Amino acid sequence: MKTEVVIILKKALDELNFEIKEEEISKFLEIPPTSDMGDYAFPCFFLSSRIKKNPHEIAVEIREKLGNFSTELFEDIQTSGPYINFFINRKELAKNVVNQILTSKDKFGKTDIGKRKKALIEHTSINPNASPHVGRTRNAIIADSIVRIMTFLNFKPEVHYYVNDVSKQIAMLVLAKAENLKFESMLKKYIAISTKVKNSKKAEKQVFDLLYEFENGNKKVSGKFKKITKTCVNGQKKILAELGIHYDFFDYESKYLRNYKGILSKLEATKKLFKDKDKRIIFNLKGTPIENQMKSPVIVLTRSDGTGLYPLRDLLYTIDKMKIAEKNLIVLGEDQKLYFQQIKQILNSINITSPEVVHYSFVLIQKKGKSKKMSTRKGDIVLLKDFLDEVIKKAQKELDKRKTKADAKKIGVGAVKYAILKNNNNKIINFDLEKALNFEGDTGPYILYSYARANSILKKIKNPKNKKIEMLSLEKQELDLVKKLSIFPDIVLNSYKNLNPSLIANYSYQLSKLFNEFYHACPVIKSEQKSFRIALVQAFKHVLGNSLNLLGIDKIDRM
RNA sequence: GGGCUUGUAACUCAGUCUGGAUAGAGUGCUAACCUUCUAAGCUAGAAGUCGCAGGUUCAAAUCCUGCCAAGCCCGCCA
Repeated sequence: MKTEVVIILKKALDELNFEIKEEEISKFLEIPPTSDMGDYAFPCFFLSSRIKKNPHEIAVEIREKLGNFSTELFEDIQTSGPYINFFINRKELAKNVVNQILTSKDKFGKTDIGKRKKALIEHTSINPNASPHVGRTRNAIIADSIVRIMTFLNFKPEVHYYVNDVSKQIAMLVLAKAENLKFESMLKKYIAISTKVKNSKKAEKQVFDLLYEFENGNKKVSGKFKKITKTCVNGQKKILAELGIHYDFFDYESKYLRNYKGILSKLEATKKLFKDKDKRIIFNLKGTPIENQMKSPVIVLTRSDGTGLYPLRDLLYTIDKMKIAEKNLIVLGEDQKLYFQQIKQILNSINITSPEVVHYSFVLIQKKGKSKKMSTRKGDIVLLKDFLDEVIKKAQKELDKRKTKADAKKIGVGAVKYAILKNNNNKIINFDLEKALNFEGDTGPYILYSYARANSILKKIKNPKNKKIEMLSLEKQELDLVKKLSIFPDIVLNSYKNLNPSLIANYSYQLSKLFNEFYHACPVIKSEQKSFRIALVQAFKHVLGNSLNLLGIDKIDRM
């Protein structure tokens, strides 16, 4: 429809001797704030500087040149101040949009951007030392949605989870003899031991000794590291699986232990590697674009006892990842922004490209009226498991109240995911359990409820596959819903380009809201234009269903 | 001290990339609406120095500069 508007505008503007390209016209065309102002608007401000006339006069002149228009395409073309407002044939538009959706169904919005290219996405990668808290889960939820969006756009994603099994954190748990503990008990142990290590030089020395033994092949020590890691990874895997988040590969950091020679000699060749007085190996980042972000522009790669630090192994891991797929993605917390840039610069110095990175901000917790960062070490956290249990309990309570039977778990998980996904990635989330348990308004349950409503209407219809769509009139609520449905493909594309699922989350809410308004204003079953309204409800169900799929939220037919 | 991010209604956010018509939602608050396709809903109302100050522009929440506040990061954690 937009094309037609551009074409007739181009013709009129040519006649008035404005030299302007079609692409430019298309760029200037905007969608008016409300539909009673039309469906497209062309602002004439910018033309007034060219011919020194006020924009309103220009708008009137252009409108005259547009003359009589095809009533098949347009209902009306009006001027309003400096704007020319195009009212397209809305009934035709509505029929077209609905037909298109009912034809493509769950493929509506799909485009072949991925071209079946292999993509590698590394995400979650939580320290294997405890049950994940809500903050850490933000990574997994965002990333999982991105994976779904990329799959929808014909990428072939492969999901990797990097297990930091060579860490001081695990060493501390080894010191605390945690190897036979259950996953649920790990957190308490971890908090206790990290407090101890923090306050004791001797304990800290023991921790580093354990790392040294692990790195130098002590089988007994490495066995303990592996046992603790296994317990934790399995526990984390399980809870994330509850959210419907799965991984194709678990890559272990320990794989890269003692394999430092190759990378170090490559870095040596850049002449940026040096040893400091404590014999630590350090990479000099002076001269890189990020040098002014550090007090001293370096990154330390080994301890003085010769054991490797995390960045050294991360370099090896990243190099491996880059070999696997053409498209590479990593999802990291905002605290890793500089760190990731450092890795990127080191790799750049040996001509290796790095993954695209998605950063997200922290989830803060309310404590004594203040927002605080969640800290596993200090125990200031809301565990995902606890939160999930609460939410599911609440969902069940609501279901009992209504005496309906539905999947409380799906409602709960959907609520959690939506609460995370609706926020822009780099916005800090202030996590408030009470508010997170509210199921009214801009929430996951509201969206699921709208979906269930649509389904409930369709279930009552005997013959929903009436091919002929008849329409007598088009209510405002129907028009608004149709227009929102029609932009779904753009939303998906934008969400992919910005690697930002919140665009789809917000769209889902707005779409649901418009559906609920339609629901109240326009009865379907008793309507004289039943066929159109049924088709519209079906179209809504497809598009909202697609959105929910991309967010990783399970649909439910009843609630 | 430096870098990045954020600052929009009492609270939580959308809109900022790509400048345009009266700045939008939700929660909470005030009033209505369930013998009618699900009231986890709908309608109406009150509520805003778009952090502050300059600048660019016919036009700034949106672009530029400076400042303020919060969060994160800046040498042997990962």
